[in-house]
Amino acid sequence: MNFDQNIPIYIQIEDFIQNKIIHSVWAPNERIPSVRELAELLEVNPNTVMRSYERLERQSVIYNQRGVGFYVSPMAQSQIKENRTKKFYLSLTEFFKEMKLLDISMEELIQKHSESTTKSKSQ
Amino acid sequence: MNFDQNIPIYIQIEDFIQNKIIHSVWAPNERIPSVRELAELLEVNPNTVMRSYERLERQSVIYNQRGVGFYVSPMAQSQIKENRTKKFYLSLTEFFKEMKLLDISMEELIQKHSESTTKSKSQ
Amino acid sequence: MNFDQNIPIYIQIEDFIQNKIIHSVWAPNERIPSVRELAELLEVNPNTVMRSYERLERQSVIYNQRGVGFYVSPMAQSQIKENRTKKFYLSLTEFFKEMKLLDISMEELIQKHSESTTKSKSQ
Amino acid sequence: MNFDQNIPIYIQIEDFIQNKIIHSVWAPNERIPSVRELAELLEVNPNTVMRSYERLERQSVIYNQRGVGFYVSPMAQSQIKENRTKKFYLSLTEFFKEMKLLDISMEELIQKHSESTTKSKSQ
DNA sequence: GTGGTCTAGACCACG
DNA sequence: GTGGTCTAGACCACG
Repeated sequence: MNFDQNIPIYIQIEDFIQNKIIHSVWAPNERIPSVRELAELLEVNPNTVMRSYERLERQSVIYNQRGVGFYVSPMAQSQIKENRTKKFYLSLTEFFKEMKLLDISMEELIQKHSESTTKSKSQ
Repeated sequence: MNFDQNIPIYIQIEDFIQNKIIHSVWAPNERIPSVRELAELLEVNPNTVMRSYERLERQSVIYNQRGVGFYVSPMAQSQIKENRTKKFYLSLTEFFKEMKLLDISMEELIQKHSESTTKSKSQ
Repeated sequence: MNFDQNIPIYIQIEDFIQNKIIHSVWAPNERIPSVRELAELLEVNPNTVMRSYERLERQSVIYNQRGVGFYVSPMAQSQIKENRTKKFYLSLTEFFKEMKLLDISMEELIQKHSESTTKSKSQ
Repeated sequence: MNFDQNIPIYIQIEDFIQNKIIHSVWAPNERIPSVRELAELLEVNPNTVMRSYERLERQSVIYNQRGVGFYVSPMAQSQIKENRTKKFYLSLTEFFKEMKLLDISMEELIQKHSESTTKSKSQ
């Protein structure tokens, strides 16, 4: 896995796990890799993975079965979506402000959007 | 000035200056406050302001007249807009991906946009 | 290490590191001393070393592994040589102009060169 | 006059004056512009010109007639050449070291030299 | 006056 | 442990 040097690794691991869950690679109540396994797989320090797990646990995305491992929460998918949706809407103010500043019209954004949709369809 | 605790102060000062320029508060070839003046105004250490000035100079947003002070580059405004526009377009891929993931339609975005525009008009 | 009083220390540290790399004392992808270590070794403030590292990173001569340390870039040697070669050729115009002004002939330069080569051989 | 931002202006003014003398634009025992005149001409601070004059006086390149002005020393030309020649030879060690480091041969230098000579002849 | 460099040292995020 | 940021303050070159 290639990490973006500007974003903390534990955040990127968090996203990595959320993506696995959101795309149903890891199902509800399924056991996810142990801290050590994932650390080895991603070639990072176990402390770093542990930090991601702690954060996800606090968000109720995963839960811990003591002595056994971590599991995907039953409500993980909706939980993640809810969190991200909140964040997304919060970021919109800044996003629209920047659009205005750069003289980028809504029409252009729509255009870009349809282009990106077409492109990903054809892939 | 209130600084966001999560973003380095020197970055926020950079943004502060770019905003002054982009909104034509500071005009091309106009002298900007000295390192010490701005440090006092923003209540930060001169070293921190110096760091921002160095970065802006490297980006050709400001230039230095030795023994006199720093000045707004003639092309600063277009320079800044160009940089930000590039960044904006680069971020769109992620933005659209997130929209899709969260089942947010273009229609809804347009709706939010017109709301935000109306709101700022009425203020 | 004795620093030249007329040249900023952070520049001299930059040169120091480039020399280590160019003479293969520090190999590609090898870890270089931590900021603190080098600061202690050279008896300067860590901030000063940090400044050199930042500059070398910007030049892609070294790169940072987060939480671990700085490493020699794979292309550092060729990168450095390329930069210096450019500088060298650019300086030639001035160099030849000065030679002409001082009535120093190419023959004399060749003579001096062979002397300097012989001297270093016999050392 | 366009000043190189990386070299102190008083040094560049020093060179400017030395060039006038070395190319016999200003003759021995001829009065040179007053500090104020030159400052106005070059659009710099009179203090800066004064610093250049002081340095040139110390090098016996110019001399001061109190209340009247500065004059070119009778031996100025040879004085300047002598100083510069010393500097030139002192710089050769570094120059040859850099050549060797960059794998630039004496043959190539000769080649570049003859090119530069030809070019300046044809101008 | 201006910026540029540097020290001493603190505190923090990250791994 | 690692680097990254910041303060407080000194000293200096330059204009």
